Amino acid sequence: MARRSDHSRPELTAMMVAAARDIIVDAGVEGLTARKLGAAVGYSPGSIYNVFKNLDGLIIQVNAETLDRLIADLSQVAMTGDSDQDLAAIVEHYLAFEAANPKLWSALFDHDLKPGTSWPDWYLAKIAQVFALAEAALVPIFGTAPTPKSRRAIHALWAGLHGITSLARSGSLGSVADDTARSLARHLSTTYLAGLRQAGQDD
Amino acid sequence: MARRSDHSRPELTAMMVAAARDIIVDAGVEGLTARKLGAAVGYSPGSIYNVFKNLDGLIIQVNAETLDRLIADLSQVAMTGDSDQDLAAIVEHYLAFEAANPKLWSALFDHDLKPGTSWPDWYLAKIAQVFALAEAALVPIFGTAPTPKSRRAIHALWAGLHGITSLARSGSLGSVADDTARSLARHLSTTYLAGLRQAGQDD
DNA sequence: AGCAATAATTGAACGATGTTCAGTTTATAT
DNA sequence: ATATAAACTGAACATCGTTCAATTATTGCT
Repeated sequence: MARRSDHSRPELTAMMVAAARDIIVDAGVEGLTARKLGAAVGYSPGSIYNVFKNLDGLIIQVNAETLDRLIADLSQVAMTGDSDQDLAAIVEHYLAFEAANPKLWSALFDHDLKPGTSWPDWYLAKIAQVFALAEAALVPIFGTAPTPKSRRAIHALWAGLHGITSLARSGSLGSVADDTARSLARHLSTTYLAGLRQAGQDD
Repeated sequence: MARRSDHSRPELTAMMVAAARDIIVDAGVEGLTARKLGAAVGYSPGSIYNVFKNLDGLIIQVNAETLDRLIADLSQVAMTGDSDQDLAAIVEHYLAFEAANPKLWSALFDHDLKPGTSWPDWYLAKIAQVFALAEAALVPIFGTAPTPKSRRAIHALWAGLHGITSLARSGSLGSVADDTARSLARHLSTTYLAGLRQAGQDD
């Protein structure tokens, strides 16, 4: 039996999140089970529920960690002021991060919470932070501050990339090779950006 | 006990697909269980496995039915030759169909097969047919036959719409109301189309 | 018509799952 | 030391998909 003082509460939380991340990385979010996680940290399955409300609570923490890494990654993109170049850089980072972390990415975007629960505010704030970083690439077009239009543009673009990688992963686009998905993503972003510029002239 | 001659094999297949559809419509694909389906058609759970390899095989049939309805729906879109108008019509049908069949739509695009199995060819052919119908709207831009470029354009656009509705449904875009998702989809398609036209001048 | 062969159907069983909670063990405070 | 509180366990519950020996119904043959 694991003794009470083996690990403090925060230590135990960290251990569980780390173990859950490792399990998700190599078995996907559907491979994360209470019994497997318990074994991984040397505790009984029941103990997980002393620390987290349920497995979804744990997945939220893993996702938060992933979002933090994504934010750190996107923060390294130095904006040049050329929106073509900057947006392309954002897209490349998006694609590279997704390719490097496929299972964590699925947990982030393909995993639905059980009905009745929803993502906490601090979690949505992290997502907003991701959008804010990407939005920086559009400053040359929409001006410096985040505007409703630049927010809409980033949402549209982000969702577009998500749709491409998501459909490619599930195979529903037919036979879309990994490489095809990447070039499709590049095509969508550049074409959308071209359209944005043109629309800017009418508005 | 259901008697052997109560229903022919094809009848039984049809009954099960219909019952599965009904269950998915009001409980989602995760609400479809072998025992519930058995009860709905008056057979034991085990009998399902005489007709289908497993529940995924059943879901594939339900999805095929949904795709047929989608194809029928998109077939009704009369092309005018104005790509703005025609593409907008396709997008509206996409959005309307998705809004009218949320659970079936989820089964179509959010449900992953268990690893090792993949969508059968005739199923992918139906998806290709959907794309072909949408592609008709781009004839004024790319010319009459389906070209590699028009295929790419439709894939990008379709995936983009998918990403928007999918993220909106899961709540990962933050607080995106249903209406916001629809206007976002319209924005993406018109802007992307504008970009396509501009790119056509360079190429 | 009767009987053997075949096909359809059942339902118990297996190994999982998430989650709960009474009972036990350990640490802390008095 | 002793009482109180906290941590931890693991069996139990209700589910799940899937399998398969046993049972029943139909068909084909003589």
